[in-house]
Amino acid sequence: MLPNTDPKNKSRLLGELGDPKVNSKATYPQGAKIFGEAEQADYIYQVVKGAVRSHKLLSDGRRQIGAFHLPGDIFGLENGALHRFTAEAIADTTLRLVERQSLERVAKTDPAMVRALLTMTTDNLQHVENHMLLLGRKNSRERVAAFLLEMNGRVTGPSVVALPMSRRDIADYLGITLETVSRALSDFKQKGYLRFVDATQRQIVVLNADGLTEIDQ
Amino acid sequence: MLPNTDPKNKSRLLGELGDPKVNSKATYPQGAKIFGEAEQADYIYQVVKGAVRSHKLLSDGRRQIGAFHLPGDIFGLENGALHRFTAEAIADTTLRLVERQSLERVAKTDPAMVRALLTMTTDNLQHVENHMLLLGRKNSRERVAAFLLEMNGRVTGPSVVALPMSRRDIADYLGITLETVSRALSDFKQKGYLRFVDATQRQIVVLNADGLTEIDQ
DNA sequence: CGATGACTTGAACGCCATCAATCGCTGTGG
DNA sequence: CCACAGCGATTGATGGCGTTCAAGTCATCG
Repeated sequence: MLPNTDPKNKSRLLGELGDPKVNSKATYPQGAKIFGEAEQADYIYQVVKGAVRSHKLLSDGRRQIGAFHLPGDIFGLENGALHRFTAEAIADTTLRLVERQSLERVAKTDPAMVRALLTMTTDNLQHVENHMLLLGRKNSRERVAAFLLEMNGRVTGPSVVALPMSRRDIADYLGITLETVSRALSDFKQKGYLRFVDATQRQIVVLNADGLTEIDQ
Repeated sequence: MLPNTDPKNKSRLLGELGDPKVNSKATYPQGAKIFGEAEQADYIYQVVKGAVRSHKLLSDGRRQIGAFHLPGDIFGLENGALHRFTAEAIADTTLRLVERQSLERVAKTDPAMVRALLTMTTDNLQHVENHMLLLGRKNSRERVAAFLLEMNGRVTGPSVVALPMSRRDIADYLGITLETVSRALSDFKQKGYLRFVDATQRQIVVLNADGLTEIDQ
């Protein structure tokens, strides 16, 4: 469901742009800004290590996170010249950078490249469309259950969901408050659907995915 | 803000596929289904006359409308084989149909066509990204104000917004109830921001767009 | 005319937000 | 080593915004 989880897309893009000259790596400490909304989109990015959040802000500070980007994910891909989100490192993060120009150059002569861009954009679109349904019509328990199931397929070690982001980040992704996220998680724990591994409460063992799926609808 | 409002895209697509053989028209009475979620995407569509809504459903009937499609708009464009929304005619509607196959055929040899598809997909993406912020973080007044401003640029005669859709449709687009939509509109009317033209309350004169913009943030 | 459907308006409820206190872990400095 | 500040998370209490339920208006259409 999340953007760019299909390995085909990743290898496609990296294959096309495998030339080390156009690639470089950069590291960002926890909390660092990678790019800002409406800034020039000079690069696109792939997460090597760590995690990234993309968000939009209202003038009074209300925040909506549009996506979390985990290792392997590509983000910051714009068709226009400007970024439409602000991207920040959730944890200490290593990114691979690709110059937008070089991408454009390849795309000009290689229709397969444009195809690859279209596929990635469509994957993003699909994720956001599903998220719209969650934000518009699901209640708080359904939102948190959906989030756990989404993450369960992505940041799982041996049946453990290791969340890199805070409760506030989760809340701003789900369009609720951090307290409501916390209450929902406590509720699921009490129902035996999950278990916390560590004291920071960011490692979660999903004991009953079917139960969560049922709650999510 | 809405998908495919840029005239460039429309003419692009229609130019590429201007051959009458691959085009045909169809009319749909008010309320008719055009295609369903997860059905085969055999055609893409352009609104000639009327209006269309695209929505997703939860199992218990809760509905989220993702977009309204007005004359000139293209919709039903999928990269995969299946539609991701259900599309229905809001009013009596005439559509231009283009076979997906023929689109694919052109796209295979014409990189500009793939480019055009990418642009359209990006436009869609941009719209739903903004809508995510509305659904996740705006209150009811802000949502309705944003809706009026969005429609103000699209279905306006001489400063009159003629809404083809019901309060329920608006509500399901904005992630609130029809009563809340109605209360917000009454509120704006009482504040002197707008005026109803007819008795059905679907023709709205925006008297103070700045006031609405302020409410929307 | 009576029935139907869209819309508005009122009243009460409930879910989630807000405000606040507490817990536990981490790290820092005396 | 311990005290304590600081941060993230949980939990409790209260309130408010939007939902739900309901009644009433108005236009349309048989």
